[in-house]
Amino acid sequence: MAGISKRRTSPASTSSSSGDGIPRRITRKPRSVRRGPRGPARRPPAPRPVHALDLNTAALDPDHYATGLRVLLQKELRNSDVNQLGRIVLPKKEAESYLPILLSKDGKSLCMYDLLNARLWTFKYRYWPNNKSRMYVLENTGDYIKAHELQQGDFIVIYKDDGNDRFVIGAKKAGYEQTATVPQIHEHMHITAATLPAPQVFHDYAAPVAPEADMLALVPQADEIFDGILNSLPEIPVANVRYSDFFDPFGDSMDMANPLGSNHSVNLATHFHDEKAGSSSFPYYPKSGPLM
DNA sequence: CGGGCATGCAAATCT
DNA sequence: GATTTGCATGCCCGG
Repeated sequence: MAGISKRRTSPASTSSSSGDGIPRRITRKPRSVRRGPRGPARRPPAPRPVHALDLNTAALDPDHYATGLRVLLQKELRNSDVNQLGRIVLPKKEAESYLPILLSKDGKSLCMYDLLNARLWTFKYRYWPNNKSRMYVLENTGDYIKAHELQQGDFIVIYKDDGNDRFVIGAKKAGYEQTATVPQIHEHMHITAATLPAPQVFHDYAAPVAPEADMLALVPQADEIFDGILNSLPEIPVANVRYSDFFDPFGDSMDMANPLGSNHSVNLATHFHDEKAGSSSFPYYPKSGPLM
Protein backbone atom coordinates (compact mmCIF):
# COMPACT_ATOMS: atom_id res chain seq x y z
CA MET A 1 0.00 0.00 0.00
CA ALA A 2 1.46 3.15 -1.02
CA GLY A 3 1.12 5.98 -3.35
CA ILE A 4 -2.52 6.58 -3.06
CA SER A 5 -2.53 10.16 -3.76
CA LYS A 6 -2.22 12.08 -6.85
CA ARG A 7 1.04 13.33 -8.11
CA ARG A 8 2.43 15.22 -10.88
CA THR A 9 2.02 18.78 -10.23
CA SER A 10 2.28 20.77 -13.27
CA PRO A 11 4.49 20.51 -16.15
CA ALA A 12 5.91 17.16 -16.59
CA SER A 13 9.45 16.94 -17.53
CA THR A 14 12.03 15.02 -19.27
CA SER A 15 12.37 12.98 -22.27
CA SER A 16 10.29 12.73 -25.27
CA SER A 17 11.50 11.04 -28.25
CA SER A 18 9.44 9.67 -30.95
CA GLY A 19 10.49 6.16 -30.95
CA ASP A 20 13.48 6.62 -33.11
CA GLY A 21 15.82 6.97 -30.23
CA ILE A 22 16.69 10.48 -31.11
CA PRO A 23 15.65 12.90 -28.50
CA ARG A 24 13.68 15.50 -30.28
CA ARG A 25 13.43 17.50 -27.20
CA ILE A 26 15.43 16.41 -24.32
CA THR A 27 13.07 17.74 -21.81
CA ARG A 28 9.43 17.12 -22.01
CA LYS A 29 7.84 20.36 -22.71
CA PRO A 30 5.81 21.72 -19.91
CA ARG A 31 2.24 21.27 -20.79
CA SER A 32 0.62 24.56 -20.53
CA VAL A 33 -2.69 22.89 -20.02
CA ARG A 34 -1.60 20.53 -17.41
CA ARG A 35 -3.58 20.58 -14.24
CA GLY A 36 -2.51 22.59 -11.34
CA PRO A 37 -0.71 21.25 -8.38
CA ARG A 38 -1.86 17.91 -7.22
CA GLY A 39 -1.00 16.72 -3.88
CA PRO A 40 0.38 18.75 -1.06
CA ALA A 41 2.85 21.36 -1.92
CA ARG A 42 5.95 20.68 0.02
CA ARG A 43 7.35 24.10 0.18
CA PRO A 44 6.37 27.54 -0.84
CA PRO A 45 7.77 28.76 -4.06
CA ALA A 46 11.10 29.89 -2.81
CA PRO A 47 12.34 33.15 -4.17
CA ARG A 48 14.77 32.95 -6.99
CA PRO A 49 18.19 33.43 -5.55
CA VAL A 50 20.49 35.45 -7.65
CA HIS A 51 24.08 35.89 -6.89
CA ALA A 52 27.52 35.23 -8.14
CA LEU A 53 26.91 31.55 -8.31
CA ASP A 54 24.17 31.97 -10.81
CA LEU A 55 24.04 28.86 -12.86
CA ASN A 56 23.58 30.66 -16.02
CA THR A 57 27.09 31.73 -15.79
CA ALA A 58 29.76 29.53 -17.06
CA ALA A 59 33.15 28.91 -15.71
CA LEU A 60 34.51 27.22 -18.71
CA ASP A 61 35.53 28.68 -21.94
CA PRO A 62 32.47 30.15 -23.56
CA ASP A 63 33.14 28.23 -26.67
CA HIS A 64 32.46 25.08 -24.82
CA TYR A 65 28.84 25.74 -25.19
CA ALA A 66 28.90 25.81 -28.86
CA THR A 67 31.74 23.60 -29.77
CA GLY A 68 32.69 21.15 -27.15
CA LEU A 69 29.72 19.73 -25.41
CA ARG A 70 27.14 17.40 -26.68
CA VAL A 71 23.87 17.44 -24.84
CA LEU A 72 22.91 14.05 -23.61
CA LEU A 73 19.85 14.81 -21.64
CA GLN A 74 17.99 17.51 -19.91
CA LYS A 75 15.64 17.26 -17.02
CA GLU A 76 13.23 19.73 -15.66
CA LEU A 77 13.40 19.28 -11.95
CA ARG A 78 10.32 18.20 -10.13
CA ASN A 79 9.60 18.49 -6.51
CA SER A 80 10.85 15.05 -5.91
CA ASP A 81 14.10 15.96 -7.60
CA VAL A 82 14.88 18.87 -5.38
CA ASN A 83 13.61 17.67 -2.06
CA GLN A 84 15.72 16.31 0.73
CA LEU A 85 16.07 12.93 -0.82
CA GLY A 86 18.86 14.08 -3.04
CA ARG A 87 17.96 12.09 -6.05
CA ILE A 88 16.86 13.01 -9.49
CA VAL A 89 14.82 10.81 -11.72
CA LEU A 90 16.30 10.76 -15.17
CA PRO A 91 14.43 10.29 -18.37
CA LYS A 92 14.61 6.67 -19.22
CA LYS A 93 15.26 6.75 -22.88
CA GLU A 94 18.07 9.26 -22.72
CA ALA A 95 19.55 7.57 -19.72
CA GLU A 96 19.66 4.25 -21.45
CA SER A 97 20.90 5.78 -24.60
CA TYR A 98 23.58 8.11 -23.48
CA LEU A 99 24.65 7.33 -19.98
CA PRO A 100 26.81 4.42 -18.98
CA ILE A 101 25.07 1.14 -19.07
CA LEU A 102 24.13 -0.20 -15.72
CA LEU A 103 25.07 -3.72 -14.96
CA SER A 104 22.88 -3.91 -11.94
CA LYS A 105 20.36 -1.85 -10.14
CA ASP A 106 23.05 -0.92 -7.69
CA GLY A 107 24.32 1.33 -10.37
CA LYS A 108 27.65 2.99 -10.46
CA SER A 109 29.47 6.07 -9.50
CA LEU A 110 29.20 8.74 -12.11
CA CYS A 111 31.33 11.82 -12.01
CA MET A 112 30.55 14.97 -13.86
CA TYR A 113 32.23 18.27 -14.20
CA ASP A 114 30.24 21.22 -13.16
CA LEU A 115 29.59 23.42 -16.12
CA LEU A 116 29.72 26.39 -13.88
CA ASN A 117 32.97 25.97 -12.14
CA ALA A 118 34.48 22.74 -13.36
CA ARG A 119 34.18 21.06 -10.04
CA LEU A 120 33.88 17.37 -10.17
CA TRP A 121 30.75 15.97 -8.70
CA THR A 122 30.34 12.38 -7.87
CA PHE A 123 26.86 11.03 -8.17
CA LYS A 124 25.45 7.60 -8.03
CA TYR A 125 23.70 6.55 -11.16
CA ARG A 126 21.36 3.66 -10.75
CA TYR A 127 17.95 2.41 -11.56
CA TRP A 128 14.96 1.08 -9.75
CA PRO A 129 12.92 -1.76 -11.03
CA ASN A 130 9.56 -0.39 -11.93
CA ASN A 131 6.89 -2.72 -13.09
CA LYS A 132 8.50 -4.35 -16.06
CA SER A 133 10.65 -1.38 -16.67
CA ARG A 134 13.12 0.76 -14.86
CA MET A 135 13.41 4.17 -13.44
CA TYR A 136 16.79 5.76 -13.69
CA VAL A 137 17.93 7.98 -10.91
CA LEU A 138 20.90 10.09 -10.11
CA GLU A 139 21.63 9.99 -6.41
CA ASN A 140 23.65 12.14 -4.09
CA THR A 141 22.45 15.15 -5.92
CA GLY A 142 21.48 17.00 -2.80
CA ASP A 143 24.64 19.01 -2.58
CA TYR A 144 24.53 19.89 -6.20
CA ILE A 145 20.96 21.04 -5.91
CA LYS A 146 21.82 23.06 -2.87
CA ALA A 147 24.96 24.51 -4.29
CA HIS A 148 23.10 25.74 -7.30
CA GLU A 149 19.96 26.53 -5.42
CA LEU A 150 17.85 24.64 -7.83
CA GLN A 151 14.17 24.41 -7.39
CA GLN A 152 11.27 22.81 -9.04
CA GLY A 153 11.02 24.01 -12.58
CA ASP A 154 14.71 24.54 -13.02
CA PHE A 155 16.73 22.30 -15.26
CA ILE A 156 19.79 20.20 -15.20
CA VAL A 157 21.54 19.31 -18.39
CA ILE A 158 24.04 16.56 -18.79
CA TYR A 159 26.58 16.91 -21.53
CA LYS A 160 29.30 14.78 -22.92
CA ASP A 161 32.61 16.35 -23.53
CA ASP A 162 33.66 14.08 -26.32
CA GLY A 163 37.06 15.56 -26.64
CA ASN A 164 37.98 14.51 -23.17
CA ASP A 165 35.46 11.81 -22.73
CA ARG A 166 33.93 13.37 -19.71
CA PHE A 167 30.51 14.14 -18.51
CA VAL A 168 29.56 17.65 -17.66
CA ILE A 169 26.55 18.76 -15.75
CA GLY A 170 24.96 22.12 -15.97
CA ALA A 171 21.93 23.71 -14.49
CA LYS A 172 19.57 26.32 -15.64
CA LYS A 173 17.03 28.39 -13.90
CA ALA A 174 13.53 28.10 -15.15
CA GLY A 175 13.17 31.76 -15.81
CA TYR A 176 15.78 31.69 -18.47
CA GLU A 177 13.94 29.45 -20.79
CA GLN A 178 13.57 30.79 -24.24
CA THR A 179 11.53 29.91 -27.19
CA ALA A 180 13.64 31.39 -29.86
CA THR A 181 14.99 29.04 -32.40
CA VAL A 182 18.64 28.43 -32.75
CA PRO A 183 20.76 27.48 -35.66
CA GLN A 184 20.97 23.83 -36.15
CA ILE A 185 24.13 22.03 -35.43
CA HIS A 186 24.90 19.43 -37.96
CA GLU A 187 28.16 18.07 -36.95
CA HIS A 188 29.82 16.53 -34.07
CA MET A 189 31.17 18.97 -31.65
CA HIS A 190 34.42 18.43 -29.99
CA ILE A 191 36.05 20.20 -27.21
CA THR A 192 39.75 20.35 -27.09
CA ALA A 193 41.76 19.28 -24.16
CA ALA A 194 43.14 22.72 -23.96
CA THR A 195 39.80 24.25 -23.32
CA LEU A 196 38.98 22.02 -20.44
CA PRO A 197 40.15 22.76 -17.01
CA ALA A 198 42.73 20.49 -15.58
CA PRO A 199 41.10 17.58 -13.87
CA GLN A 200 40.21 18.41 -10.37
CA VAL A 201 38.53 16.28 -7.86
CA PHE A 202 35.97 17.61 -5.49
CA HIS A 203 34.12 14.81 -4.01
CA ASP A 204 32.20 17.16 -1.92
CA TYR A 205 30.92 20.48 -2.74
CA ALA A 206 33.02 23.22 -1.32
CA ALA A 207 31.29 26.38 -0.46
CA PRO A 208 31.49 28.71 -3.37
CA VAL A 209 34.34 31.00 -2.77
CA ALA A 210 35.40 33.52 -5.27
CA PRO A 211 35.83 31.83 -8.60
CA GLU A 212 32.44 32.93 -9.71
CA ALA A 213 33.47 36.49 -9.86
CA ASP A 214 36.10 35.68 -12.38
CA MET A 215 33.75 33.55 -14.29
CA LEU A 216 31.30 36.30 -14.55
CA ALA A 217 33.88 38.50 -16.02
CA LEU A 218 35.01 35.86 -18.39
CA VAL A 219 31.62 34.91 -19.64
CA PRO A 220 29.36 37.85 -19.64
CA GLN A 221 26.80 36.29 -21.89
CA ALA A 222 26.87 32.85 -20.55
CA ASP A 223 23.16 32.65 -20.09
CA GLU A 224 22.56 33.42 -23.69
CA ILE A 225 24.96 30.80 -24.68
CA PHE A 226 23.33 28.40 -22.37
CA ASP A 227 19.98 29.12 -23.81
CA GLY A 228 21.39 28.52 -27.18
CA ILE A 229 22.43 25.11 -26.08
CA LEU A 230 19.12 24.33 -24.58
CA ASN A 231 17.23 25.44 -27.57
CA SER A 232 19.43 23.57 -29.86
CA LEU A 233 18.83 20.34 -28.10
CA PRO A 234 16.63 18.87 -30.72
CA GLU A 235 19.21 19.44 -33.36
CA ILE A 236 22.27 18.21 -31.62
CA PRO A 237 23.32 14.92 -33.11
CA VAL A 238 23.27 13.04 -29.90
CA ALA A 239 22.23 10.00 -31.79
CA ASN A 240 25.72 9.81 -33.05
CA VAL A 241 26.84 8.59 -29.77
CA ARG A 242 28.43 5.24 -29.86
CA TYR A 243 27.96 2.67 -27.29
CA SER A 244 31.66 2.64 -26.77
CA ASP A 245 31.55 6.24 -25.78
CA PHE A 246 30.13 5.21 -22.51
CA PHE A 247 31.37 1.77 -22.10
CA ASP A 248 32.69 1.30 -18.68
CA PRO A 249 35.50 -1.19 -18.56
CA PHE A 250 35.95 -0.74 -14.87
CA GLY A 251 32.74 -1.90 -13.52
CA ASP A 252 30.46 -0.15 -11.21
CA SER A 253 32.60 2.40 -9.58
CA MET A 254 34.66 3.86 -12.27
CA ASP A 255 35.08 7.53 -12.43
CA MET A 256 33.23 8.23 -15.57
CA ALA A 257 34.57 11.69 -15.68
CA ASN A 258 37.99 10.36 -16.43
CA PRO A 259 37.45 7.17 -18.28
CA LEU A 260 40.45 7.79 -20.41
CA GLY A 261 42.74 7.48 -17.54
CA SER A 262 43.11 3.85 -18.22
CA ASN A 263 44.33 1.51 -20.81
CA HIS A 264 42.04 -1.31 -20.14
CA SER A 265 40.87 -3.29 -23.01
CA VAL A 266 37.26 -3.66 -23.61
CA ASN A 267 35.12 -6.59 -24.24
CA LEU A 268 32.07 -5.06 -25.64
CA ALA A 269 30.29 -8.27 -26.14
CA THR A 270 29.99 -8.97 -22.50
CA HIS A 271 28.17 -5.76 -22.04
CA PHE A 272 25.41 -6.60 -24.31
CA HIS A 273 24.84 -9.71 -22.37
CA ASP A 274 24.41 -8.06 -19.13
CA GLU A 275 21.40 -8.95 -17.15
CA LYS A 276 19.80 -12.13 -18.19
CA ALA A 277 16.56 -10.29 -18.20
CA GLY A 278 17.78 -9.02 -21.49
CA SER A 279 15.24 -6.34 -21.30
CA SER A 280 17.65 -3.58 -21.83
CA SER A 281 16.96 -1.84 -25.03
CA PHE A 282 20.19 -0.02 -24.93
CA PRO A 283 21.66 1.30 -26.99
CA TYR A 284 19.38 3.21 -29.22
CA TYR A 285 20.80 3.61 -32.60
CA PRO A 286 19.59 6.19 -34.96
CA LYS A 287 17.73 4.77 -37.84
CA SER A 288 19.01 7.45 -40.05
CA GLY A 289 22.58 6.64 -39.43
CA PRO A 290 25.45 8.87 -38.51
CA LEU A 291 25.04 12.46 -39.31
CA MET A 292 28.61 12.89 -40.22
C1' DC B 1 -3.83 0.79 -23.41
C1' DG B 2 1.06 0.64 -22.36
C1' DG B 3 4.68 2.91 -20.40
C1' DG B 4 7.14 6.92 -18.28
C1' DC B 5 7.74 8.98 -14.21
C1' DA B 6 6.27 11.82 -9.90
C1' DT B 7 5.86 10.68 -5.56
C1' DG B 8 3.94 8.02 -1.49
C1' DC B 9 5.40 5.08 1.77
C1' DA B 10 7.29 0.86 4.18
C1' DA B 11 11.52 -1.14 5.40
C1' DA B 12 16.13 -0.55 6.50
C1' DT B 13 19.57 2.01 8.49
C1' DC B 14 21.48 5.63 11.13
C1' DT B 15 22.10 8.64 15.21
C1' DG C 1 13.16 9.19 16.31
C1' DA C 2 15.18 10.69 12.04
C1' DT C 3 16.78 9.74 7.79
C1' DT C 4 17.69 6.96 3.85
C1' DT C 5 16.66 3.42 0.68
C1' DG C 6 14.02 0.94 -2.49
C1' DC C 7 10.01 -0.03 -4.46
C1' DA C 8 4.79 0.42 -5.50
C1' DT C 9 1.20 3.08 -6.98
C1' DG C 10 -1.31 5.44 -10.15
C1' DC C 11 -1.58 9.89 -13.05
C1' DC C 12 -1.07 11.19 -17.51
C1' DC C 13 0.49 11.13 -22.20
C1' DG C 14 1.52 9.15 -26.57
C1' DG C 15 0.73 5.53 -29.71
